[in-house]
Amino acid sequence: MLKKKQSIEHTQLLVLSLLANEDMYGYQMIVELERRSDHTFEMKEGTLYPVLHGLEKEGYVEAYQQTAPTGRMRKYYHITRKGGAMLKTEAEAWKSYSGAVNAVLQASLGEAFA
Amino acid sequence: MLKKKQSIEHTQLLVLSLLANEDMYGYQMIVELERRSDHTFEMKEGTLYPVLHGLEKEGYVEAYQQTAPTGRMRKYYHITRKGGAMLKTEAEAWKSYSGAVNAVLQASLGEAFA
DNA sequence: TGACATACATAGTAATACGAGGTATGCTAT
DNA sequence: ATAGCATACCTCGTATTACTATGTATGTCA
Repeated sequence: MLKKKQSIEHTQLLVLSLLANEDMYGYQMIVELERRSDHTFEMKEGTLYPVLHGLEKEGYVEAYQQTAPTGRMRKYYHITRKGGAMLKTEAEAWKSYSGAVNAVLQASLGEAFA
Repeated sequence: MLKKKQSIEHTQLLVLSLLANEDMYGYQMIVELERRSDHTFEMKEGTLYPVLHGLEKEGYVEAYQQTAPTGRMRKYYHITRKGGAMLKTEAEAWKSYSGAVNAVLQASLGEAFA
């Protein structure tokens, strides 16, 4: 529906933004996303892992294995320079998109839509 | 990814909001949506018409034919009471959803995300 | 009279996310 | 000790959503 086909991929945007400041592993992202969104998002593993593999394949993130203090293996993801640029683009697209939705709602619902 | 499966259907939300104040016909919605969103949205006919038919089937809108001053037939859509309730619900869901995305982006991008 | 905007519609396809299931390890309470 | 739970990874099939492409038809204007 957008001019550019699917420039808004919410899962990608959210995942990349999570990795903006620190490397994370999959399970951590799910927990962290739920926390930061005040329990609005409950990303499913069936959604996250294919997206992570896709991002890695496209060069937006890099993965490395690391053993946790608990002894368990974890697969950490690190955002690349290319991924950082992508994040910036996607964040702009989101601002544009959400702004447009709000403009339409505002026009229709007026005051009722605060 | 949301708690409730797919409660955010953007096209439905936008279409219902367009009909909140006045009856409209399909083509008009496409033009009007583009105008109100400052050219961000270009809804395609292949997207809109199936959605309209679905909304009608579910009782959220009612359709009636009317001949335009130009002599052409137009199919107008009118939002029902049920559709109004749905719109309210969807608008709330959108606010929750977009707020959560912004919260996540804010947490990650900080000042950079204005 | 030919091009363009208007106005409806559907079939096939691509993308996205989810549900369901599978494997395996470490911790904790009984 | 062991059963249950949280942690931690993964894939396959499916449902949903929206797009592309296409088709039909009418009114207007150069």
